[in-house]
Amino acid sequence: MIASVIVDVPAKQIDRTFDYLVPENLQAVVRKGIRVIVPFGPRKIQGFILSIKDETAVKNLKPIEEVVDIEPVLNDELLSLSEWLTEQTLCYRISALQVMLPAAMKAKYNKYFHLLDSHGIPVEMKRLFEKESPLTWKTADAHHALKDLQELIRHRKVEMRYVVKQSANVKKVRIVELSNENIEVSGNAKKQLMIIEELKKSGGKLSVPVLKELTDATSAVIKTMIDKGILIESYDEQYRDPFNQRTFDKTEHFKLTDDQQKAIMPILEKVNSFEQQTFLLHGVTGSGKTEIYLQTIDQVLKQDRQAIMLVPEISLTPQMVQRFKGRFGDQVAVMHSGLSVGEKYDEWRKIHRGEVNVVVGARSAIFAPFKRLGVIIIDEEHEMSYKQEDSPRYHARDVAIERSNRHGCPVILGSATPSLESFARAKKGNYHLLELEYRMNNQDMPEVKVVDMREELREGNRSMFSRDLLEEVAKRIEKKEQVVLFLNRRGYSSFIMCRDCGTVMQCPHCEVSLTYHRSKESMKCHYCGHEEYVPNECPECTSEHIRYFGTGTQKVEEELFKLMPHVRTIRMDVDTTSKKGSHEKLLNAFGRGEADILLGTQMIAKGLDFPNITLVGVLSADTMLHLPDFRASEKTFQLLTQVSGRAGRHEKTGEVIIQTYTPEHFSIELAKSQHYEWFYQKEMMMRKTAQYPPFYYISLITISHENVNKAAGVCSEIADILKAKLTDQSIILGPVASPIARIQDKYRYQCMIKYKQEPELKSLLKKILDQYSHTGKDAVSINIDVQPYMMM
DNA sequence: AGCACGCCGACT
DNA sequence: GTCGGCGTGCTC
Repeated sequence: MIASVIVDVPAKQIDRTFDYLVPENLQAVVRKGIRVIVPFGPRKIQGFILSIKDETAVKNLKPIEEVVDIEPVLNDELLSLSEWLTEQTLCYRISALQVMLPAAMKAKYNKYFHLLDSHGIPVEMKRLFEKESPLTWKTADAHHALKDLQELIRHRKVEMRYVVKQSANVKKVRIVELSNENIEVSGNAKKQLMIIEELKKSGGKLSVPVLKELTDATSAVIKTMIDKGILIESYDEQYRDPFNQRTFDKTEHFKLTDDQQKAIMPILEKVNSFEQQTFLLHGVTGSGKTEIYLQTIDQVLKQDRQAIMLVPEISLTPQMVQRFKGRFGDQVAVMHSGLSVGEKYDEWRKIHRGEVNVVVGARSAIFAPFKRLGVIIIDEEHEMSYKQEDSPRYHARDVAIERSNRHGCPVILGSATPSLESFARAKKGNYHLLELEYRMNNQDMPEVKVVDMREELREGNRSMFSRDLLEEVAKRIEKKEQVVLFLNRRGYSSFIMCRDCGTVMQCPHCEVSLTYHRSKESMKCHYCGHEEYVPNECPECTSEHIRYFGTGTQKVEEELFKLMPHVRTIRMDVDTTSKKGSHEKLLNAFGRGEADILLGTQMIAKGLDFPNITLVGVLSADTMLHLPDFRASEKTFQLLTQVSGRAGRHEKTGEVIIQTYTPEHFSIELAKSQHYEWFYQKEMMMRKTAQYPPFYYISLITISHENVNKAAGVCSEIADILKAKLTDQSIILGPVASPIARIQDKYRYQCMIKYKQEPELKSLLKKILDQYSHTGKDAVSINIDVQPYMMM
């Protein structure tokens, strides 16, 4: 019996299967889809069995060392999906396999030195081994002993062993139960009597933490009783429960409006007929998309099938989880980055074992190992977070459609502001377009006001708040209503510039300006992590006139305090929400009315739904507009529409104020009137002229190297290859320096391919990848993103 | 990716 | 004459 294995080494030359002999004693468990540990060269590494066969052309097979799983972790569907993913994204097969599993299942490797023969080895070395045996690589390195050890290995005095460590561990809880032997306990032993009492009450078996809680007994008491034989201890597997101690109120079906009913019918039809169909559910905020999702899932569950519901990371709020857990209870697993590695592993195991039938999660939940998918839903379909930015660079939407084809089930893409690509496909009839035209309860859309900040400046207002905004904020607070202020800080946090010579403080390793962080009085590079103190004088001209530009949330908070010291503000950004659960805490506090203003970045644009919010202010609408990205207008429109949706979701009508320096830009004008269709028409015209998606597909090749000329040279070679091999209907742009021309001392050049039809492109790109991804001194690093979302 | 093997410069 | 630099090639 021979197993073909993909080993855990992401490298060009290793990106294929290696055959191994299956030893007799493992033949019963070895199947495709299980993980194994195999010898590979001098070391031992983890691998995935892709297939089993009886013959091979390879001589001198090595045997599989051990198996990691009893049950396959990847079923046939996911194995073949990984092949598809590899082809689509041009990634290594091992990366495609790994991305489907929780991080906890990634192997860790350790090296140990074992002393074989202590005769004639240096005293210090002996001492090292006395302190630690086997000796870890880490301590050996710390004592600068690696070189000597190498020598000793050559003389067979020391041996190096490779150990594969599994980081995934199952949480165990200690259980004690009463033994049958009725051993006398003295009347003095009150705690012991209590323990026996409690155990009897609860059927003779309890976990140690619970028992301690109930009786206030110490570990010593329990240990004594175990030693005496009164109690028997054992261990039980336990799931880490991220929602421990939380109850979810059962929620019931809403009666669907006619509008919703009309939308859900075609979906249910496909659910019932087991047919693939991609639906685009277009409905403004508050039009009741979620209820459609819930009722579709309900139908799927009735058929004993399963559902995946994807939401953008930042909108996976407790409110959202509440809604799903409330409706489907224990049938729901939740997967998002806020969970610990162990918690994610446990949620995954619930899915794998078939203990849940619904998963609500961020991007990677698209790989949930369900066997009978009945529907896949992607909420906020247009969100960028569905595209993974590192290898495998997949888009969850594409994976969803691929999986739905294999399972014969519908996909629902939901959004108030669909991506142009999706809307265009829906218009063409590739997707089935479903429109929800009315808001539930027939609320009015909030009134949107655009303030021209240039005007403000002309009138002498140099602050970041327009007079209109300040006035409105004051009004709301007086009425005891709440305000949300939104600052799109992403990529444009404060930078520092010398007012005399105009020098902007830059990262020494990247072509990026440094970001000022008030809390540490330091400047950080967002790309390489470089950090330095704020200089007292300009490094170029020694002037002391240094000015802080740009506006971060911290600064807004301060300014706000200066202007209205009595107003209570909650700030939400990466800095204040990095701690686990802090996101929820802040939102809850705001919901309870403990603050008047919620000030934040992207993350507050979604999901937030409090009845008392009547004003939403966007401090600077155009920061995103000027990014070097053909989707800049689209993103701006989406964001502004999204943010506006936060105001007046309930009885009180809301107002939105958008501050901008370019009020005449169509994406701002149309966000004001909330007219998606017009925006779509206008933007489509722009895309057509500029030859961008959805009219053309694009692929982006990025070359990076320490030497500018090398990077530019290789990039130019590649451009030439492309020009020579591709049809003349394709457009090759570049080579040009990447918008971020240098990261971590590596210069970056890129080349963009725009094409409509290019059947040979994938194989050509693969060839290029092969040709240029050799390892060596002057090797460049090459990245290819098929359908990129980030142009930087 | 690691790691071993192997071929040319500065040392005992 | 040897130690050690890192270029090249292999891992079932």
